[in-house]
Amino acid sequence: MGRAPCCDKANVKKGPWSPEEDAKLKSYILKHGTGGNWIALPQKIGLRRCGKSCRLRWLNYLRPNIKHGDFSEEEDNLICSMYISIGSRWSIIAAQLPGRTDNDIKNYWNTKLKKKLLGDQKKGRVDKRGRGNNPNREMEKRVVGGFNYLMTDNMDIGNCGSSSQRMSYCPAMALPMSTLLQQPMQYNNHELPHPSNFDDHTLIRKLLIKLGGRFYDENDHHAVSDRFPDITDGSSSRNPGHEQLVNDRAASPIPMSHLLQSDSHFTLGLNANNGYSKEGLEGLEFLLGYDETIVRDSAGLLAGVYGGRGGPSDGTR
DNA sequence: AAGAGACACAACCGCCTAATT
DNA sequence: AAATTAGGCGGTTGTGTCTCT
Repeated sequence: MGRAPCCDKANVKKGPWSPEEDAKLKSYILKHGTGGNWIALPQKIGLRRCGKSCRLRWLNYLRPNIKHGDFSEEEDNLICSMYISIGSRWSIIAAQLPGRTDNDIKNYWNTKLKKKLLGDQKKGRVDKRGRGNNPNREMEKRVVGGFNYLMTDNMDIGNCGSSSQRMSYCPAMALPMSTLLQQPMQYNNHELPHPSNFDDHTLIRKLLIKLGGRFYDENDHHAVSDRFPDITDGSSSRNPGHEQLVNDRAASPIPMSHLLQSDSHFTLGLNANNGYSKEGLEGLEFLLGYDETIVRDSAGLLAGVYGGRGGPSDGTR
């Protein structure tokens, strides 16, 4: 047995919201709140909208103190830096930018920032909001040069290494991410797992998988990498087993707490001894196609993002 | 002036996880 | 325990507007 259906799909209105609908939704929520139940909300107000749609409209447009457009220099910087660090986790990025919604940031990234970083501006065109191409922007100076090593039209840094097809674009020599991020970013720790409370398995697992991370457990004699040796021979882009491997990673994750407490490793280069495991560095070297120094720096940056664990350590390799 | 293409962004879609029955 | 939905999230699409030719 499950719950009752959320709404009558055939009877809900779709498409742009009218000012009347906006006014109804806004005034009701301001007076009564959502009541923790978006599905019931449209019926109470008399809107022919799906609860999901109401939620989206409120969060992205009607909510008080929402800012639209005119991203500042600092906001640009933060978005770029966080994107490099954690990829397209728009909700986390939005949490660092008061008044900005994940949808807004996502749109801004997809339509402007990414192109800017890729150096893909149409010659002579200035964007409609009059921001134009400002060659003096600090963020551009700092990031663009390095980004062009890391990105092509067909890939983005957040996915580098996650797709066998995309991986072929990863250069043999690239600038370390740490040099692109000359100043360490400050994150609100409540949004990211902390090493002492490393139990957000879902979040971390997603990131690791996205980055091409391998879960490796010395007690597991049937580690996925053993079953799919192609992952280490550089032929994964042509081997159908690679896709199965990716699915396998997602299907049977090893809990992060276990990885950190036992003799296990995961291939962002960090092990239970707060250093880089040999397997980790090799995994990253392969997955990212970088040399040892670059992998070490990148792993350190990622470790910093996830609460400061790890960092370069000597003698592990 | 008109058509084509580019752009911006609101809204939808589909997936995942947690909660509920 | 299994089935099903709600809520949340990231990816994608639809469409109105702007710019160029």
